[in-house]
Amino acid sequence: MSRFGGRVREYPAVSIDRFDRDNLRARAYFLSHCHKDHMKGLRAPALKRRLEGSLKVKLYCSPVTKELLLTSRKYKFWENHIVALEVETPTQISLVDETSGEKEDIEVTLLPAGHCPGSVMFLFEGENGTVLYTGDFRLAKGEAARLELLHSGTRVKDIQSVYLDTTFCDPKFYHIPSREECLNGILELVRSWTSLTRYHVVWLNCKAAYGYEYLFINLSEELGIKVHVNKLDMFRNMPEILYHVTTDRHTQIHACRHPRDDEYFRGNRLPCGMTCQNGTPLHIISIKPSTMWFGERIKKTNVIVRTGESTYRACFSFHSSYSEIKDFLSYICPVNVYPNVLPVGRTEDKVMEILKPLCRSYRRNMEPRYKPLGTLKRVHKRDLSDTDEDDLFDSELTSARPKIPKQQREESRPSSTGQSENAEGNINVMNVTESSKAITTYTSLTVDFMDCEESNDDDDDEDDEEESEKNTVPILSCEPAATSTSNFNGVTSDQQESSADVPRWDAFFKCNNLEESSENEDNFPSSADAGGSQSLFSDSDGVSDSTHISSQNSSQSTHISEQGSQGWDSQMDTVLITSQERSAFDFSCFSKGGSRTVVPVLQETAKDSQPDTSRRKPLGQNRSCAHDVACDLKSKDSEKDAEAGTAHDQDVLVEISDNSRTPDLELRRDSQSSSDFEIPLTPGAEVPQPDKLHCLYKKLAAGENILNERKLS
DNA sequence: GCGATCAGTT
DNA sequence: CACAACTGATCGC
Repeated sequence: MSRFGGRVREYPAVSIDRFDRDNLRARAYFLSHCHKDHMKGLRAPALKRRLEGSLKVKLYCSPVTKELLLTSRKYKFWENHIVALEVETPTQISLVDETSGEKEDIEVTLLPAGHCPGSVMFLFEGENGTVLYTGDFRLAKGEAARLELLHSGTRVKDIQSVYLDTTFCDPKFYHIPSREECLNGILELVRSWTSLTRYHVVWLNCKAAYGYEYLFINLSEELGIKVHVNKLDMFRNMPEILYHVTTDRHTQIHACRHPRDDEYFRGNRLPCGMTCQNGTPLHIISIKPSTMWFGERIKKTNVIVRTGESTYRACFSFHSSYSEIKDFLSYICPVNVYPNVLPVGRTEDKVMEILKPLCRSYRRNMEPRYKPLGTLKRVHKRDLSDTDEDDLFDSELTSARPKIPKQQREESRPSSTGQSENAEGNINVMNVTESSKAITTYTSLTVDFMDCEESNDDDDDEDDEEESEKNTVPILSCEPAATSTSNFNGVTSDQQESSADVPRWDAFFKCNNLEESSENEDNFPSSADAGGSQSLFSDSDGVSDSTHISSQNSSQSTHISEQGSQGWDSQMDTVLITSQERSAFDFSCFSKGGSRTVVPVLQETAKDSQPDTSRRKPLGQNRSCAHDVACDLKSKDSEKDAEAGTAHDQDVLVEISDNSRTPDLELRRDSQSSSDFEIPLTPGAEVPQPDKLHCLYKKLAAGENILNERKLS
């Protein structure tokens, strides 16, 4: 919860995300996003009175935030005082004191924050230096590098102070599964359930807050099922959301709410009142998005936890994890940093102890040969068909890539998008260098690459950055997410797909002849401070420690923390296996000590990803292996699922051959794996041919440079 | 009666 | 072990 007082030291004439007390005298207001704890005082009579007596006082925010705010009539009085600023468009603002006439100019730039629809960070530039107020944010590792306007030329701007969202700035929140992982985990669970019969419905037990929209969009796009919500008028001008939500209760996915919805649910009733359809009772499961985090040494990410017979928790976070925060801050490397939030149980001093070392003054002292991070992170550009970047997060940055000149981005920008429509993606495998560190953060495919180069991980900041210069790996480009026109800079919908017939680097590297391999999606810690070792093919993540989730306790606080040794291993009576885990399963069956698994990417586009039980690919030993393990693990409380056809992975694994309605989990597994990125080709770029790729891999394996003649700029 | 604040719930 | 909202009680204007 933000404890930021509203003002930054450098520019006290503006108030940000606080509108009470001293802030009543601000010359201008800024709202980073529409969550109540950032709107304190915004509808207070005192401020309302002030507006009435002034033509000059303005509230600056993103277009989406403006839209959301004005949808509520309680904020209507702001109507003539709100100025929507386009994201990533520097704007000059004159701060005039209405009584003295005193004036100060400041330039402000909104940067996408990835927290909720419309959420932004504010970058202020003026006489007192450059200041970044992050608001609440979630940016994956490496995403700061993609924020064009955080840079000047090829370097990060000289930033005096960062006012930082430190919600999870505590080592115990070291790792939070990526958005993609979480999304995919939820998707597969929902898919498996809803595809059983039309009477199998899912209730997404979401809080009343913005931020879940990209989940809704993703589910709707992938499954072709709109999400029932209580209200949608706030999205009336955001077609990319509006299309995926509905007020028609006759749908299989619900995110509606009711004051006593838990009670309803216990009575097999949805919050909207639905309990049966056509006389047939509904089979309802609830999925409660919750933040799950993992300690430093944990690599496995179980994004779904079964907490009861028909209740699940799914990993979902609006905020950056500890390692993401550190990555972000160390990239920015400001002179000063000020935490906006004190994580529970932590003192400001403690938080500062963590943050200070990432700031410049400290680094200067400690590292005489300091090199600007901006430069270090710079990458040899892309000849790669790095598609369009513009999605950059307007919502969700999907891939970590150092900043790339805008010009180029424009060139490669698809003419129209709509994050939502991008169903046809391809993975472009290119020969290009990329920061290995950045890659780590993302999905399976990237992780595969990562394995190869970071087999001896111990990555600390420096190493990482240097490696990023020398490592040459295939790179994935990413799909445009929110479009520039979409006006929706907080949401994204990634769908993915990959082309299956290119040789896979991981496969090549490992000389692994697996017919079926599974992709490893773990986003294991790889941050600058990981300090830990992620060995490439470590044994550390055997089946047992990553595959099982305790569920017998339906305690409400089901968060999984894995810092200690009391990890999963001790919780064998588990229930659910997530898609990622399935991969681990598969792999561990025939690859001793391998933590990275390789899965042939299934050709499955988002478009054809409708539940389809007829599609099934050969599973080979993979399957029986998974089957065995699954049998062993079969949970005691899964009878219902068995009867229902099951939403539980192990059940599905067990029953897969005899239940025609059972969603094809193997298929889905692949689908997930392959769908972490959806990447349209950059115009003009070519996907390397298999033989060429093979050749590249060979060189890579030999440590040769594959950057060919292209300029690295 | 409204709003601010706090504690407790979800 | 969170977050963000909501509820209800209390207090003050």
